[in-house]
Amino acid sequence: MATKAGVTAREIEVFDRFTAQRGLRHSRPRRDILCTFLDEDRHLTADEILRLARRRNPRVGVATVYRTMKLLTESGLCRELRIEDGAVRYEHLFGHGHHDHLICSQCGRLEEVVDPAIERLQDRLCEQKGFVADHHRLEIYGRCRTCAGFRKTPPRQRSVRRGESR
Amino acid sequence: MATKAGVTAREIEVFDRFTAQRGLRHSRPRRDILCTFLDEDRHLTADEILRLARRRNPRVGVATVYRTMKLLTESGLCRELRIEDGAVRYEHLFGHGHHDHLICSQCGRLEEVVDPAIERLQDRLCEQKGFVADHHRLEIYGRCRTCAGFRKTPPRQRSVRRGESR
DNA sequence: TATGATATTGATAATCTTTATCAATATTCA
DNA sequence: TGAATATTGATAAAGATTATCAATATCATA
Repeated sequence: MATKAGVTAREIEVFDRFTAQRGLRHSRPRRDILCTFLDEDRHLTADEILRLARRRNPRVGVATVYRTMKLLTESGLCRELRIEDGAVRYEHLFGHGHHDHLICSQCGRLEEVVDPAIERLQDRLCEQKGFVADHHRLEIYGRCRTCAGFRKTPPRQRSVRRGESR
Repeated sequence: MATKAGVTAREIEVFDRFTAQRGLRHSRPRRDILCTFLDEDRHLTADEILRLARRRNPRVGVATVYRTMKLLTESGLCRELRIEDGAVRYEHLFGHGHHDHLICSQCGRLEEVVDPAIERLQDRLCEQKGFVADHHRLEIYGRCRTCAGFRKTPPRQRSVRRGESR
């Protein structure tokens, strides 16, 4: 999954370098949001990040969440994920190579996967088409091992419908 | 590309069967929106469809565009496309098998591609992971043949930023 | 063809997400 | 410390999509 909780020292270092380079200052809200994001494995929405960040610091505002997540994206620590349900989620990038996603339509779980053979074929495809690839996104929708199995109690239901976060 | 302009008879037939099955009625606005969508090759946003539909019938409203596009999606004639810029676009599905996309970040052009070998490897990957795939989306971002080449005049610039349609 | 039941529409309000504004505050450096 | 200015949070604003609802159009039936 995403970055392990607690192992955030190097991410913070990366972010510090990024801010220094841009002449940005250190601020409490920014740090709170960063740590909230780093401590959580799941792919969170802006609203989820806001709620969690407010547990650390109730004064954090929405705008700062969006501002900070934009900075994190620019610093290469995270990436926006737009899946079929229309929700935008933020995903950890540091310490991860590129990866694709298996998305369970039933429980909403996202599994990160990489298949070098697929990557190679994609490169070949682009070559054939004269297309200079920069990056790509592959999402496979279906049912995860758990949900697909014949279990009596499916894992925690999580709607993947739009507006579910509220 | 998408469906050729004019070749819409069978799509209309498909939609008629769909509406009949659901006990829906025929209406002028619905037909105008359907034809607008079918006649256009590009991947249009709801707003673009609205504008074009109003050329045929100035009384068409926004809500009806969204309602109709939802019906078209359910009938299998189109699919929502969410690319990185955040815009939602509608794409033709009828007469198309599944396909992936090469998206030019410079001119905004979308090329539809299929690579059976990639599809096979994806199936294999899912098998390995115990994932029961239903469908998938692959988008490769970069520069198309034209934009990547050393041409003096790049093709019609089309911003791919959010809110560009307005 | 007239008619009644009801599907459909368009205008508009409402909702949700994200961004812009701006005065107040916090940070940094000399 | 104090001045310069980056940052913040509240809130307004913007954009996209959906819900509401009275007016209208469609269609089966008489």
